[in-house]
Amino acid sequence: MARRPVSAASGVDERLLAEATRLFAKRGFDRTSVQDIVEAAGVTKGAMYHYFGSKDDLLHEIYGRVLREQTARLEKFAASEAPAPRRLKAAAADVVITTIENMDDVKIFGQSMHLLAPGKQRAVRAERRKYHEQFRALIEEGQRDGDFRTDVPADLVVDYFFGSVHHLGVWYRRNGKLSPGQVAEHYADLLLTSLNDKETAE
Amino acid sequence: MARRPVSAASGVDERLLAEATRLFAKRGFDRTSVQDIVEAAGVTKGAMYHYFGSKDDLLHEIYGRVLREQTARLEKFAASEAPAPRRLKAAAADVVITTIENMDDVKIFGQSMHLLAPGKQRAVRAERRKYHEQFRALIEEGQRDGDFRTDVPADLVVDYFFGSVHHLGVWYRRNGKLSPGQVAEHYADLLLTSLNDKETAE
Amino acid sequence: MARRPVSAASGVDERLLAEATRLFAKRGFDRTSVQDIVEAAGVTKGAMYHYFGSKDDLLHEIYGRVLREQTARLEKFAASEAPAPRRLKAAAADVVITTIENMDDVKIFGQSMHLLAPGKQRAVRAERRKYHEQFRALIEEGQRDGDFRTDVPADLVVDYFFGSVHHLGVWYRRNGKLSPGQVAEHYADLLLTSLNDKETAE
Amino acid sequence: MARRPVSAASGVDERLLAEATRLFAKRGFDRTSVQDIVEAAGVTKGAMYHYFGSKDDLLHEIYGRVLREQTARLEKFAASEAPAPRRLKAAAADVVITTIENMDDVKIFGQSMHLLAPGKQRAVRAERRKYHEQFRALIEEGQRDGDFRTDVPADLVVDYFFGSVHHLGVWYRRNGKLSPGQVAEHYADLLLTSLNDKETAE
DNA sequence: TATGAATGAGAATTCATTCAT
DNA sequence: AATGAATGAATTCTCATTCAT
Repeated sequence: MARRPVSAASGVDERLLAEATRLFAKRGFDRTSVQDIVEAAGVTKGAMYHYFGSKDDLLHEIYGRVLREQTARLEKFAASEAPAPRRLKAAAADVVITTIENMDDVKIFGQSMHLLAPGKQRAVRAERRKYHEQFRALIEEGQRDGDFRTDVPADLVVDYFFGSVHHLGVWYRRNGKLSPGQVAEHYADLLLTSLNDKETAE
Repeated sequence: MARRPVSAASGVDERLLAEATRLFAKRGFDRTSVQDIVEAAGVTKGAMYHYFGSKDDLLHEIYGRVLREQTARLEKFAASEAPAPRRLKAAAADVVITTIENMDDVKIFGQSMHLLAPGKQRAVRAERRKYHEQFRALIEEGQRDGDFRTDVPADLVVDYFFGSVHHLGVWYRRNGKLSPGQVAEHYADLLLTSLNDKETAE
Repeated sequence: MARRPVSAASGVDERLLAEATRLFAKRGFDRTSVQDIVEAAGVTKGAMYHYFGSKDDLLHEIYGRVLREQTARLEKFAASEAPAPRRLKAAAADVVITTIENMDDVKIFGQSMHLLAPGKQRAVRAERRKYHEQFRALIEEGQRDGDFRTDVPADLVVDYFFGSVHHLGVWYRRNGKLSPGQVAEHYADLLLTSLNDKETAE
Repeated sequence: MARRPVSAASGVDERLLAEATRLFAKRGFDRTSVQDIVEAAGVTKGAMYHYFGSKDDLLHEIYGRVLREQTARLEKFAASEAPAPRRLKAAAADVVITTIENMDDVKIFGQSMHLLAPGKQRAVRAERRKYHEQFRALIEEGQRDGDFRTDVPADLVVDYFFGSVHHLGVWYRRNGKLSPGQVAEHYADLLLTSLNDKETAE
């Protein structure tokens, strides 16, 4: 029932995905009608149902892309030779930057994931969990190396940090006084500092 | 046009608000019909429209309550005699606990605020900004006193922390391995630690 | 079921009638809610239902007033001593002026009479017929006296003229270039001229 | 937003328009529900909203047709070679006949135009003004030629006459004693006579 | 690959009226 | 004489999806 894009190059599906992303972020999933999307993409409803099995499919596909890309980026940072704290900081800063650069995707995550059909929701959650686990592994590595405090659970820290990151969509304004790079630096710094060993610190 | 409950004791409006909160959190605002709400509350649609001008009004009223309560709590903590870091930590831990205890409200905030009519959305945002500012004032006080680092903007820290707090609704499970108190302690600790002055610390 | 105003002096019923007239003319009967009327009059719904049995009653009462007044005026003109053409012309001019002065009533007649309950509609029609008949009698008198042509049925002329009069509500603007008196003079003149005997005229 | 019938031949839109006309004339616009219309036309509500953007659109389209047809007819009469009075009389008689033959349309005009959305109302008024202006031009031509009196403004005469014409919907009964042709002859005659030059006449 | 007509279920909201007080 | 809470039926309109072409 859920047909997949036949080819990534056909253009029509790309346009549909792009417009859907924009509209979902702007008005919310339920407030965006299939009609709105196809009009914005300049195609007909029939065409959309040719490429995507349903409106839900569209949302699911948007999530899929974002997660695939994020995971790929994180893997690059995690694989470097540097010590854990340095790798973690770089990865954290990077995730902030990419989040800001793909704000629409992030907004959709926060506002619409709960609207996905249960099955697809589970799939997305599982994917995201894998992503979080890679991040957690970095923290745990730092804890084992004695670089990070151990009195706070690594996965709680991950949730703590990603909460902040997702929240960027709520407060960050492109034309505000902080550049994406500055926010990334502050966020990564706050994360690293909060992992400082207290014994050492005092 | 938007009629308000005349008295908090009439019962019908209370019941409507309670059921609406529960359902909005569970299914999302757009997926919850007025029919669902009135059925759950055991009243007729007409009665609902007697007390609330619209479905939006219901959501707005829910936000209003939460914000009024949160602001009241924060004021208590901010007013104590203790030094800023202690007051901040207590307030931070408290906000985590109350967030967990009122998870439905918090979920609704994250998922549905963008669905409010623009005017009401502005009103809620303004109210929340006032709340954030009280929090920021505490951090700035600590910075002035030399207790906190000053190389990170206080309002960025506030957004960083409240991002984490709102995210609780996404990951925290009541029957998980961490009690609300433990999460609160960790969160407040991470916040305070991340504000440690580096010069002093290293 | 249909309670009548207890007293014409109580004030509340007067206010209700006045506001209802204004609103019915402005938005139409069906688009004006009982709520709108009572709010404009500064009373509650209960009060309105105390004085008037229904929304229909309100409309019916408005018609009643207009017709009573119009009939009274016409009787005065018809009863004078002057020859029929002069009396007709005076009556015609007067009906134009009063129509302009009570534009709201006239608009309501044109737009909402068909919305009355059938029984009440019949009653109003009967009343209006009586009014038209007085007018027709004037014309017939002129025809018998040899002042008016006889090759056109008097009642057709009455309908012809009152069509024009009711239409004033559609086109006449108070601040236009013609004063009510000028319009009245033209209308009465057109009526009288159109009744000129052709044989004599040519 | 307001989709228009793609083709006049599809049938469904024709049927909707015909039934809507019949029902609006009989019960009034506000008292006719979309449900009533689609049931009478034997289609579903969805189908109706496929062809017409709203109930208002339906009404607007009805007006559009009538005006287009009327204008076309008038142009034919105005273009003939005869002297102005003869052309005016023919046009006036024709408008009476077509009005009687399309009584439903005319009733709707009188009773429901004020219910149209302001924008559409303006559009219809503008169209009708153009129609009136053609009529007025005929009268002015007769005035210039010395065939008609000049002491009464031509546009007042137009409103005077069309008031009578619209009023036909209120009083004319098909099975009454006057045929449409007879009424048309009387009306046109009254109009022409009322334009007679008094000097000449007396 | 694409169209666009058609469906049918459900959405929020309005409203005249009643009635206990 | 007046209130205001409550009803319940009706109303317009939206929308994801299907299907013959």
